[in-house]
Amino acid sequence: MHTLTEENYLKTIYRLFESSGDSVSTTAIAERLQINAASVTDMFKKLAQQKLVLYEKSRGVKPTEKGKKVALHILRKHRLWETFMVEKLRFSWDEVHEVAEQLEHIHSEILIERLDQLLGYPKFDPHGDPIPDKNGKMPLVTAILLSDAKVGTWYKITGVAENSDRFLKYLNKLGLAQGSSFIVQELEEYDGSMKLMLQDKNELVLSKEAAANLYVS
Amino acid sequence: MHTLTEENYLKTIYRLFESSGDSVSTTAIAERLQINAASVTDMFKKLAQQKLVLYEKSRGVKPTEKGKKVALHILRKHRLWETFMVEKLRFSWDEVHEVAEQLEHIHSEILIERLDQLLGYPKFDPHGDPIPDKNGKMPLVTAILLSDAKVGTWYKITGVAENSDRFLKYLNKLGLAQGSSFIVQELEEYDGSMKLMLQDKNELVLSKEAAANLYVS
DNA sequence: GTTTGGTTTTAGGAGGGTCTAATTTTTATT
DNA sequence: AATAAAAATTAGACCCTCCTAAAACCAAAC
Repeated sequence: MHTLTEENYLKTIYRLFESSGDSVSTTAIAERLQINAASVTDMFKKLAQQKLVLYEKSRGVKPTEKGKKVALHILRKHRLWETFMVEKLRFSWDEVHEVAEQLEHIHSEILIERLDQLLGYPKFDPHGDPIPDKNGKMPLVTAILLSDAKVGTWYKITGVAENSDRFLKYLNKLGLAQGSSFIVQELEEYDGSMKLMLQDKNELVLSKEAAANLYVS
Repeated sequence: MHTLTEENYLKTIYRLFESSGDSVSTTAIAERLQINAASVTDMFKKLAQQKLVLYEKSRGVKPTEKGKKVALHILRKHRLWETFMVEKLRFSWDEVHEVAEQLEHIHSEILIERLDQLLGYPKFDPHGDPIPDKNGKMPLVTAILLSDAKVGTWYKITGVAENSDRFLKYLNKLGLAQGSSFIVQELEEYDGSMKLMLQDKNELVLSKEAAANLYVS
């Protein structure tokens, strides 16, 4: 079994690796975990020794298959606990993260199995993030156009339909990017514009045209 | 906040203190926690420094009011989680202890409040042990040890005095559980063993030792 | 009151995870 | 290609929890 600290590193490494597709640097982890870079180097060595990551000196780490499996299992636990808290304990979606950070380190296969069952084998957590199954398989995410989205649901930006510089700059200005999560608060009948609320509770309005250029899931 | 290790010491100290009413010795803790006596001394000092216990050199420790409060809070969490697992996740009462040992260290007041609410503010856990309320108050228990029971009377199991895995497994094998009802048919003068008859007319014999570990009412 | 045996404490050390300061390596700039 | 800046690593230290070995203490028996 891995220590709590190892699990946290591994999870962070996995997430950064998935979003960049490349080696994860010492500083990136140090920043995320709010610890000193020197400590990160130490842990990189330790994880490499356990074959959880591939470590190339001064070039960062990549998770191995084994490391990915562990990370996905933690992610699964995290997201199931979040779902539990929202669905069964009436937490709101923005209250659950911290507690789930603790709960994700509970070691018990059967507990997670039963929790999954209690929740009806959910495929997505309250933030709209996919929940890996017990084999580490992520549910297929089928993207739709934001203009076809429903009010009151969480979405995550997975891509753009129009790849123009102008559009991307516009998104950037709004604070939207690949991976941004938000809830659709209102759909204006009159012009098809949408009011969104981001995870940081900032609100913004998107025109129908812009919404028709965004893939979300 | 206290470390996981401190919490475990404190919980063990509290339990031993409650059952003996006297100072808890270094070796008693060492045995319970399966660690070296020297380590226990270290921790006694540390806990004393935090005013969680009263430490008299070479005479052991007693929990202070502060220490008791912390211990009761951990106990509360432990028992609520056990109740949750049995009531909501269909665990049997002898499967829950180990996982609850982990869950009891999750720090979140609101989580425990909500869990309590979800379970309908239970007063007893699946082993029949009382669950402290959020102020650390225990519900009144009127249980006696089976070894003090009278022949010819019906009793119901409300809890166990010894919470070891071995003992719980043994009970399970005999077909005894929290809530099992039986009549004491005979008390063997010679060795203090007891012959019981369950509701389903099955008969079984319990040694004096086993009887002294069962709470009934 | 001395001896003996068990209990408790002290002393010193080890591993995990962190830090700071100094050094080395890599990357970017000119 | 040389140099400056940034990133990463090493070295040495600290705290936590645990250990072993040795010393000190206590309690009970002679």
